[in-house]
Amino acid sequence: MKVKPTQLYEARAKVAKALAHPTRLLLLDALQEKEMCVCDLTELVGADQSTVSKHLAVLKDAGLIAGRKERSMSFYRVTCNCLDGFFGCIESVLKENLKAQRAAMGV
Amino acid sequence: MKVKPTQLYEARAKVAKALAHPTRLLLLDALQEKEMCVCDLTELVGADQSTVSKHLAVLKDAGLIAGRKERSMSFYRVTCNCLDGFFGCIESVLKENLKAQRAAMGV
DNA sequence: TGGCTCTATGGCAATTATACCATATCCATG
DNA sequence: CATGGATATGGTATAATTGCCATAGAGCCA
Repeated sequence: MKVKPTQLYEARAKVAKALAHPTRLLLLDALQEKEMCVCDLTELVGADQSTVSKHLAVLKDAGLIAGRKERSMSFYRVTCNCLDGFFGCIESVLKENLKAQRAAMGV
Repeated sequence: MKVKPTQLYEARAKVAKALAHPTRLLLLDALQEKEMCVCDLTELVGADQSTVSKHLAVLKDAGLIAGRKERSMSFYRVTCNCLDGFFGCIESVLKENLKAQRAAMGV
């Protein structure tokens, strides 16, 4: 087969890594609905504010969200319109896993 | 907003984590084309056989691939048909990042 | 200005992930 | 049965991730 350069897989993996944490998935879920500030997101997540801030930095660095400052607050929003494709795939896998699990339990 | 249970995000994150490594992305890419044995995948990846075997175990545990034994060899194949959605999203993000990067360089 | 809120970052400890080596297991074959 | 190939797994050292604390900086208001 045609081997693609390692660099491409590393770039892809970086984005995938940003998506590979429950807190960040929760953040994306919330931000998909509307732009939110760090204070609200911190309350939503229920972790330290610095922790949330770092998670947001990871998402931003991956290019999944963008930030905007207003007054003394920072607002974040989702920048890509393809998250449905991502979440759809994940959900599909989880559903298949459940099905397989039930089948393995003996119908 | 309606808060979804932590457990759901953890389940999603587990699948996403399985996708968050360059070697595993390469493996999926190869397996999307056709079923392959560990020996061929090991050669393709260029890492230790045990390393590849463990990566395959991660993918299998996440429900992304399935294995089949034939003679003394193991063959793996992709079990979900939704990877295009996942890869499509990743590629879309990377493309947007490049565009933004170019724009930031000053057109 | 002083104090307060909001956010980002450095530091650090604990956990988790990764890669290789060695080795056990399974299977085919001489 | 002994040998060798293919694969999976335990062990271990190293690297990366994560979360919280402390703190710095920016903006707002009395």
